[in-house]
Amino acid sequence: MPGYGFSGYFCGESFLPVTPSSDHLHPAVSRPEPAVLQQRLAAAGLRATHQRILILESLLVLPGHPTAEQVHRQVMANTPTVSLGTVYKTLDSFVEVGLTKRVASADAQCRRYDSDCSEHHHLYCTDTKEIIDYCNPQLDALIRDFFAKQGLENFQPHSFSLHIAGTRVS
Amino acid sequence: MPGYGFSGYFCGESFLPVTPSSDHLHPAVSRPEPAVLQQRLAAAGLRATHQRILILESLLVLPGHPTAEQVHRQVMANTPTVSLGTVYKTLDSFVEVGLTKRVASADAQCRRYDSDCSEHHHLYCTDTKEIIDYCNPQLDALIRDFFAKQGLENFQPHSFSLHIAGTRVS
DNA sequence: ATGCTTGCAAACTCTTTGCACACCA
DNA sequence: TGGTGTGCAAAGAGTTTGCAAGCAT
Repeated sequence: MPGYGFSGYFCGESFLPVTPSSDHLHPAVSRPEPAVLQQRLAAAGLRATHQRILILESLLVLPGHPTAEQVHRQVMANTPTVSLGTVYKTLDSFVEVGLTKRVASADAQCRRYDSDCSEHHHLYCTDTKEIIDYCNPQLDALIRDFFAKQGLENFQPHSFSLHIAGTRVS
Repeated sequence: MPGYGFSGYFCGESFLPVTPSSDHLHPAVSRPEPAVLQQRLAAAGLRATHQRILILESLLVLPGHPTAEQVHRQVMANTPTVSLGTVYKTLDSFVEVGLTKRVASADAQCRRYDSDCSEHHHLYCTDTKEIIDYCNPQLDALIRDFFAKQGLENFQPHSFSLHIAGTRVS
């Protein structure tokens, strides 16, 4: 499976590269064309402002699951006048229209965003607090089959995500 | 399966009862004896102060996944002098020694705690923002088998939890 | 031109911290 | 009694809000 990448990050300030190591990897993001971003915004029913294009680009380009703060910093590298408040408002509307997702985390002190809206799972390293994307269609099929056969009463599932806590090993 | 209960709550202020409806339910909590709580604290290596006993009791008694604020309110009903700061500090130490867990939630504005440290899953209702506990040993076995057969490279899983988003249906 | 978006700053919520006093072991 | 835990209040971090000015359609 060529063209696949692996993303990871640390909860603190620093970003760490994560070595490709598994068969269950994520599509690498190539720098998106402004025109494409503009189109995605329009398709989502949002006005394509300069700020929104920058914020969407930052989301797609940043590794892992950035905070509003980290998105802001990335945006500022290009256009230093964009305010943090705008980043918050924009991320909210992106979530609303499905351009991004919020990532669930048990010990989160702040919200994290995930530009990858496809279904995937998360590995939590309890040592380093790292969150690593994990996708495995076989696993998805397994779980989906399970619920198809013996479904949930009184609950219509739309999507699921497995949170696996553990430790990274070299 | 007698003696089983079902817990649910709303993200806002109000609590709603959730009708028992599924086969995959959670043990109902009976009001714990202070002596037992004291023992659990001691076993966890914590001093059994009045406040800690109250907070542990509140955690066990409150339905769903209470916030620090909700725990505090519950504690105050018994002893109105306990401070919110103490509740925070205490919940932190409880998490540290494994007496409680933090619950992951994508759109959490504040931390939620779960006194049920056994492995279980969560149903998120996207309409009502309700979080419903769900446990199903068959599902657990299925997932565990899957990882036993084709494990994760470079990652040693300790526990997992499935987050199922969807909508409640009557 | 109209109305959605932005920047700014203040306000707000949740959580942490420092310190003197209190209390468990 | 010694050292940990608590209450209080202030500070800190993250997020939201209100409003005038700016910009996309």
